[in-house]
Amino acid sequence: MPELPEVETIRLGLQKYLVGHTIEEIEILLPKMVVGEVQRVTGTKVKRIQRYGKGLVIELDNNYSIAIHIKMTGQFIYKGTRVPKGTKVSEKVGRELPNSATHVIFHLDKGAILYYNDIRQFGWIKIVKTADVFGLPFFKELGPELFPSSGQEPLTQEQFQGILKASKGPIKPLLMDQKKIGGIGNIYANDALYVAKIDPKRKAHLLSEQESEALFEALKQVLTKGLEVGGASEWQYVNALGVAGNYQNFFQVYGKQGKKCPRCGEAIKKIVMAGRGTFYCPGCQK
DNA sequence: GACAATGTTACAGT
DNA sequence: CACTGTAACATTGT
Repeated sequence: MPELPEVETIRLGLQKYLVGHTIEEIEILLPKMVVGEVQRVTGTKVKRIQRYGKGLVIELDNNYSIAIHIKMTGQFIYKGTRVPKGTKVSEKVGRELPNSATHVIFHLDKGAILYYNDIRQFGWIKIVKTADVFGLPFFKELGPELFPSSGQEPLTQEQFQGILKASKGPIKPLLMDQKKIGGIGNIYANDALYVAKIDPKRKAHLLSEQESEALFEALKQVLTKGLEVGGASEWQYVNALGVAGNYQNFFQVYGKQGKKCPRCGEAIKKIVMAGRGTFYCPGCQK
């Protein structure tokens, strides 16, 4: 999944296909994936799907919610009669469902099924009272985001500048810090810094007002593109119908080490920052 | 076999 | 206490 556009794409799919269904039974094949009051799910109807940063919340009609983080390799795949004819499931899902990566199966009314697959098993599913979702550490500490989908106030340019000014460390890890700004991960952080022509190693508080403004706009630009094309499916990500996204075809610098920068011709460089692959053009990112 | 992979999170150190 | 960096989580693919 993984970053805001991917999770939002899943949310839109679940909002369209899952809402209104009754969860008749939750079948848990890998017990550690699901924690909380599991028995509360049985017999409830799905009310709506919310997204907070990279987290998803399936709200049920009994004041309980299913809070989810799919981390790197989680997939939600919906199978039901309402799925449009001709929908092509990506090979990233694997031919048959359930398969070895399937850890939770939601049995729905009308014979529909929702599968949760997660190859690396890093994701989590927590059953809690809807009122307690924001007591969960991930949601409680989540910073504001550029494209909130569930009623939150969007991050403003002024707030963004304030966050940069308050941070002495390098700009790139800051963009990915979910406690400061929600929803941005490695792909979009790399690409936005390229679009804004800012070196990822620059100290956040030393960026000029113009640079911080350019970066804010660049983030909006790359996230909008990601949303428009249904997210990036470089790895395991697929939407709620099992269909891959296309942002990987629009990567600016992510995964392009050694390739020529389309802007200045210099070779894209790969370094490691805060343990993550970092891609930038030494020629035009200053 | 070594290494890296969209993300948190716990822990050690400063 | 606040901040920073590293390892860990588990699996697959190169």
